[in-house]
Amino acid sequence: MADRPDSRSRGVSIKDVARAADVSVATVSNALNHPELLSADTHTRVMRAVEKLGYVRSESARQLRAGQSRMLGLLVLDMRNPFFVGMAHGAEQAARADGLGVMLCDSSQELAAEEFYLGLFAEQRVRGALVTPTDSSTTSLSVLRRHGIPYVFLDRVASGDEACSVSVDDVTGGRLAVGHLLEQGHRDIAYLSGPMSLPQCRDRRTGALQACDEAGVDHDAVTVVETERLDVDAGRDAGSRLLGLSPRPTGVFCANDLIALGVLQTLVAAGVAVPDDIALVGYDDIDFAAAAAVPLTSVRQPAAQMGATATELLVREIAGAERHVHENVEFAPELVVRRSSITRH
Amino acid sequence: MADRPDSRSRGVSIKDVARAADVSVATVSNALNHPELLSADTHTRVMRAVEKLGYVRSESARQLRAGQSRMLGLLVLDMRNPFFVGMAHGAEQAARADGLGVMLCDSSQELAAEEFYLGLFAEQRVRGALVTPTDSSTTSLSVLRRHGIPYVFLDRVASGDEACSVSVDDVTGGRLAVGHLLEQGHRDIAYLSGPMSLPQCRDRRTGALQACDEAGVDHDAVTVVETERLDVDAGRDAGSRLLGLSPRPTGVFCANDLIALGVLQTLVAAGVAVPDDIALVGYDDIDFAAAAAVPLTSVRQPAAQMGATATELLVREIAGAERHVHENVEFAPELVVRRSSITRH
DNA sequence: CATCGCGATGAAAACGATTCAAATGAGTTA
DNA sequence: TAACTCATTTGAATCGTTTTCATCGCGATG
Repeated sequence: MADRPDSRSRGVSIKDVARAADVSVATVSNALNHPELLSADTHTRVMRAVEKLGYVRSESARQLRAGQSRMLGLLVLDMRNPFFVGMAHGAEQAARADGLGVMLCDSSQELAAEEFYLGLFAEQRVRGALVTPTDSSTTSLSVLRRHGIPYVFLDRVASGDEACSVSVDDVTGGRLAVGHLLEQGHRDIAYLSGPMSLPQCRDRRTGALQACDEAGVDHDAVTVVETERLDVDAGRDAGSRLLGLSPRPTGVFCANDLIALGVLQTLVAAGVAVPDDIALVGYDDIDFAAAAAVPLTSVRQPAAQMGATATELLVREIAGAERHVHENVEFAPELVVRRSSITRH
Repeated sequence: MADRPDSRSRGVSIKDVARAADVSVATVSNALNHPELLSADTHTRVMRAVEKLGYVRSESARQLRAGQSRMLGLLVLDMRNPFFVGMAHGAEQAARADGLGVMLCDSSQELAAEEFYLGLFAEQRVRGALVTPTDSSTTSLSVLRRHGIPYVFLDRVASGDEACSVSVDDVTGGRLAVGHLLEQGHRDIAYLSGPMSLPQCRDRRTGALQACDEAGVDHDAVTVVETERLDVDAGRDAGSRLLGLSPRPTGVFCANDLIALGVLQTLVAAGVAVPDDIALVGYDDIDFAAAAAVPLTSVRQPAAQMGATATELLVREIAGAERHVHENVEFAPELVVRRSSITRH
C-alpha cells in the first residue's frame, strides 16, 4: 500500500518496471507500444508489473524523444463568452477523435496574455495551434512559424496564404441584423461595437452600412458606439451611453450577445421598453439569448461546428505537411428573430 | 527570413545557439537561467544569438531533467456552465501569479473522461491538480496519489484527511432557498435536482428538508425531481415533468441556474406565469441569472474566489510538502432575491 | 617568482522514454 | 553437423535541457 511515495522520489520509471518484470527497458517499451512484437508470456508479465507498480509513462520523456507532442493549443479571446466555449467544445471533440489533447487558454483579449500563451505553445512544442487572434497579431505568431508549428485561425480570415482559417461572413451578418431593423421601420440605428481593431467588429459595421445602401437609407442613420471590451459589463455601460444619445436610436445592433444582454439590463432598469421603445439585435446566438428578459434576436454562428472544422483543417495540415494548400472555410450566419426586435403594430 | 524551417527538422536547439554564439551549451543555459553568473559581454552575445535564431526552449527536455512540470491540472465538471468557468478563471489568475500554467479540462460529468484526463495529468507530471470530481471518484484519483501529485477538491468536501478542499455549505444553500420559498407561503415545493450521486445535490436536498423542519412543515411538502444532467436541456425537460405533477408545485428550487433557465423557458412557453403561478429559485447566481426572462432568484457561490483559494491551498501544499496538514475552506452561500420568487400580493 | 583566489567558462552526466541494429536461441534444412 | 531462418529480446544511442565539478586565465599576495 505504498500509495504515497517519498516526495523526493521521481516516481516509478520504466526501469523499475523492467526490473520488476525481469526484462530490459526496451521490452517494456515494446510491451506498451508494439505488443505484437512480444511473446504472450512476456507481455502479460510486463503488464502485470506495470499494473502492480502503477507505472505511468512520462510524457515529457516521450515527447523529447519524439520531437513533438500529441497536443493542440487552443487560444480563445474570452472564455466567459459562451460562443468561444462552444467553439472550444467542438474543437476538443474533434481533437479527441484524432487522439489529440487540447490545451485551452484564454487571452482575455490582452496582447500580453496572447504572447505569453503562444510562447507556451512553442515551449510545449504543440503539434498545432488554433488561434483566435486579438489584434493583427501576426507578430506574436512568428514564434510558432519559426518552430514549424502549423496554426489555423478561428473566427478570423487569414490574410493571404498565411494559414488556414475558419470564419463566418461577418459582413453578411451585419447586413442581416441591420437589414432586419430597417425592415422593421427603424431609421435611427445604433451599432454598439466592440473595439474597431477587431476585424469582426469592422466587418459587421460594413455589413450594417451595406444594409443601409440596399434600403436606400443614408449611412448617417447608423451611429457607432465603440466599447473597449465585449462583455456584459461593457454592454451595461454602452446602454447608459445609448440613453444619452439624441435623437435616441430606436434600433440597436450589438456586436455580440453579451453586450446585448448588458444593454438590455440597463434599458429595463431605466424603464425603456424593449422592443417597443428600442429594438435590440445581438450576435452569436448563445444559449442564454433565448432565455433573456426579452428573448433576444440574434445572428447565429455555428460555434461547435467552427471549432470542429478548424481542428480538421489543422489535422489535415499536420498530416500532409508537404503538399498542403491553405484554405478558408466560411460559414454563413443566420438571423434568428425573437421578441426583442419585433415591434408590435 | 528562414521563418519556416524544413518540416523534417526539429527546430532550433540549445546547441545551435551555442554554436552561433561560440560558447558551450552550459553557458547558453546559464544565460537563460542564471544570467548573474556570466560576464555582461557573453550574456549579450548569447541573447543576440537566441534572438536571431528565434530559439525557444523545449519544455519537455526541461521537465524531463527537472522531474516535474510547471503546470497545474484543472478538471471541471462542465465548461458550459459559467459557474465552472468562473472557478477556472479565478484559479488561472492565482496560478499565473505563482508562475504556474493551468491545463484546463472538462470531464462533462463522464467518469470515462475524468479518468482519461487524470491519466493525462499523471503523464504530464503536473505539479498539482484541482479537481471537481464527478462521483465518489477516489479510485480514479489513485493515479495521482501514486505519483505523489497533490490535489485539491474544488466544490466538494474532501472526506477524511485525503486532501485539501474548497467548498460551499450546500446544506445552508438549500436551506436558504427553500426557506425563502416557504416564507413566501409556498407549501407545495419541487426540488429539481441533478443526479443524486453528486454530493452537492444531496446536500441541497438536506438543506431543503431542514428548512421544512424549521418552518414546522412536513417533509412531504418537497417533491424531488431528479435529472441526469445539470444543463439547460435537462432543465427544459424537467420543466415538462414539473407541469405533469399533481398537485402542481407552486415553488420550485433548482439545483443550478442552468436548470432553472431551462425550466423558465418551458414555463413561459406553456403560459405559466413566473412568479405568480410558480416561484423559481436557482443556484450559483451566474451572470445570466440576472438577465433572464424573469430575473432569477439564486443562491450565490463565490466562484472565482473558490478557484483562487483552491490554487493557493495547492501551492501551499506543493511548497511545504513535508509538514502539510490538509484543510477544508468552506464558503458561505448567499441568497440573492430577484423577481422570479417574489409573489405579488 | 610561486601560489592563491576568483570569476568565467566548458565537459560530461544525468533525466526517461523510443528505436535500430545486433545478439540470442530454437528449430529446420541440406 | 553446419548453415540458415525466424521469432524474441536486448544494448546502446538519442532527444534537449540543467547542473555539478573541473579547468582556465589572470591579477593579487606572500
